Amino acid sequence: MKRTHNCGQLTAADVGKQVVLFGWVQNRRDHGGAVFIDLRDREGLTQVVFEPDIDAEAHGQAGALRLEFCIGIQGTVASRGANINPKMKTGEIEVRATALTIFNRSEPVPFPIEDAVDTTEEKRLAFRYLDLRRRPLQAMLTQRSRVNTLTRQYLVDTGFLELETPFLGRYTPGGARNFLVPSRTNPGKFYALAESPQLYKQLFMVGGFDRYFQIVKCFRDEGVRVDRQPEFTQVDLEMSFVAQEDVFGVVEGLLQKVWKEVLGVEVKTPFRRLPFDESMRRFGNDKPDMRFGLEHVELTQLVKARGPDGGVPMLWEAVEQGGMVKAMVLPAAQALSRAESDKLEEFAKGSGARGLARAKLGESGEWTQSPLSKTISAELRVAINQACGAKPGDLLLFQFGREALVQTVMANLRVHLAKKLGLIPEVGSGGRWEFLWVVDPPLFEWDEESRRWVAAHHAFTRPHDEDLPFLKTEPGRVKCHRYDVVLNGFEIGGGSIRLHDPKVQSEVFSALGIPEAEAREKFGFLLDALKFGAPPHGGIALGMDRLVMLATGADSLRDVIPFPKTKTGADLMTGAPGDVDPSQLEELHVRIVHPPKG
RNA sequence: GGGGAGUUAGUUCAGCUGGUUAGAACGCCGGCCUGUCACGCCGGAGGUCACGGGUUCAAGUCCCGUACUCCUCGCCA
Repeated sequence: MKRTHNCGQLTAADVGKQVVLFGWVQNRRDHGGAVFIDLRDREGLTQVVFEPDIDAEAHGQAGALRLEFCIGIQGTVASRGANINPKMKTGEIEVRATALTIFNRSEPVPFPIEDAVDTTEEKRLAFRYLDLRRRPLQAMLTQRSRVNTLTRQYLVDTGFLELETPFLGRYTPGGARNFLVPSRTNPGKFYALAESPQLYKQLFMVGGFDRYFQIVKCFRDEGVRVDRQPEFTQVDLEMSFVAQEDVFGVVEGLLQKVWKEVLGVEVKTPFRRLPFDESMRRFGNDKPDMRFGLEHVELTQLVKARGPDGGVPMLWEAVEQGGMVKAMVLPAAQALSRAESDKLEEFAKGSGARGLARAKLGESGEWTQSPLSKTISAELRVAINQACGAKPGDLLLFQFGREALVQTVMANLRVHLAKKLGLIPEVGSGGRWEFLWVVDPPLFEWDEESRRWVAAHHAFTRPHDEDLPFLKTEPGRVKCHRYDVVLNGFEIGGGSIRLHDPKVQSEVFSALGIPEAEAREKFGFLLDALKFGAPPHGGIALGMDRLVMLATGADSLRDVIPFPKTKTGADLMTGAPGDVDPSQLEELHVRIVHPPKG
């Protein structure tokens, strides 16, 4: 038997044809004298009928069929006459089977192979090969394949070369934690699995391959999340002789093409550009979801200007200690019940907040239901109302204290409220795709723990030329040519224009307090490379998994990765990571020290 | 690493205030059935109540611990 059609293909136009279909038994309805089978392959479902009058032998065998048997059938396409099933794509026809081959029987499956998930994630992952038979996963992985193909086509057509870089590299400090691989032939030494091809791709530029790309696995030993896996895929690219806008153009063109070909959606370019500072001020993070409002209002200066006279010791203390005060307005139309407000406070605490101060505006702008209302000066209250644009009936939500915490809590609160209040248009029903670039972030961040400036991204990002004088005097003021592309609240890619000038590079190292010798020890090969006529260059890496997750509407990265890992980094199907034989460890010159229990 | 939720038949779940032999549906096994498409009907098998302690005359149920899964914060240049 040779397959002639797939199970999603046959229509009324095929009636009378002799066909051969292969697939799995999705369902059986055995009437004794007539056996109906829904046969499934990755393209769809087709009803197959076995009757003694059609073929006695095939009918005899069909009684033994059970769910998920893998079979092949031969037969004639027939109209279902009055019995058409409008719910099925192939519902007008059926195949009247003249022969049946059972390729393989199936034991009862641990969960039903149906569109709707009705089992635990644990079981799905342990029997991933069965989970993959489900239609939604087949559809999402099919889309993923198309995105891959389109990406390659587009980048090759745009003059990029697809080049490969090593996974086994040298450990370099900073950034994400690496997976380490012991070297058998070099006792006591380790490779690091590449967290990204960052350094290599810059070396491609020095090597003269002025447009490089790669669809590549990256490895990071950090916490696993809904949108993070220990191994994931990037569309990585780098270009020589370019400015930021050139990189934007390539990425916008790519995303535009993918959205059009895969989703049939016209994405407008250029994308909106949002300065990092503005994003933090209005949304509390650098990956804002622009599909709804609920913007933040920063009140730090207002409170600071009035000093202790503002009348609210909690707020004054927050700013006095260098903290931040922010508010969000919940319009009267979206009023929350007391119980809902309390739940909101619980949510805020879940993000690390100590509490969630609230104030409801009365008819003349007075505050009620608020711990702040008792002592606040009328003057500060009016100023805050005005800054927030708050009207009677509106609810103000406050956070104050350490800046990073206020931002995190307020950013989470904004998204949480939007979901709760239904402010986010669902994709598919008039939904929106809000692409944007977040640009001009600071080059350095102040690290409280080590009491020094650290690279906000990496130490090879090019500062803005006009900020170069501040490298020595005010490092916090230096902005850089780094950019993130954001879609509906997810960072889907990030990159930068790199430093190619060794002189500026050494100034950056010195601002970071990294001595020349240490820089040489860690990044010597890159610093050397920059000395031999390195071209100006820059690039970006897109998170392929996130991209596909968003494009397919998947709830989790795990749904667009064929064989994902759990939160603890385990593969429940293979049992990785697993034990190894002591002799293997000996060969690797590695000894295990178990952590103390408890 | 912190916080939260969960774990009962192959699967999804129920199981009250601790009390006789832990139930249902689907699946599985056997039988019947020629127009079903969640086919129907009759019968049957199937349980270390995640694991380990404890309280009690008695624990699926209460307490402590462990494992695993998910959510969330930290972390993720």
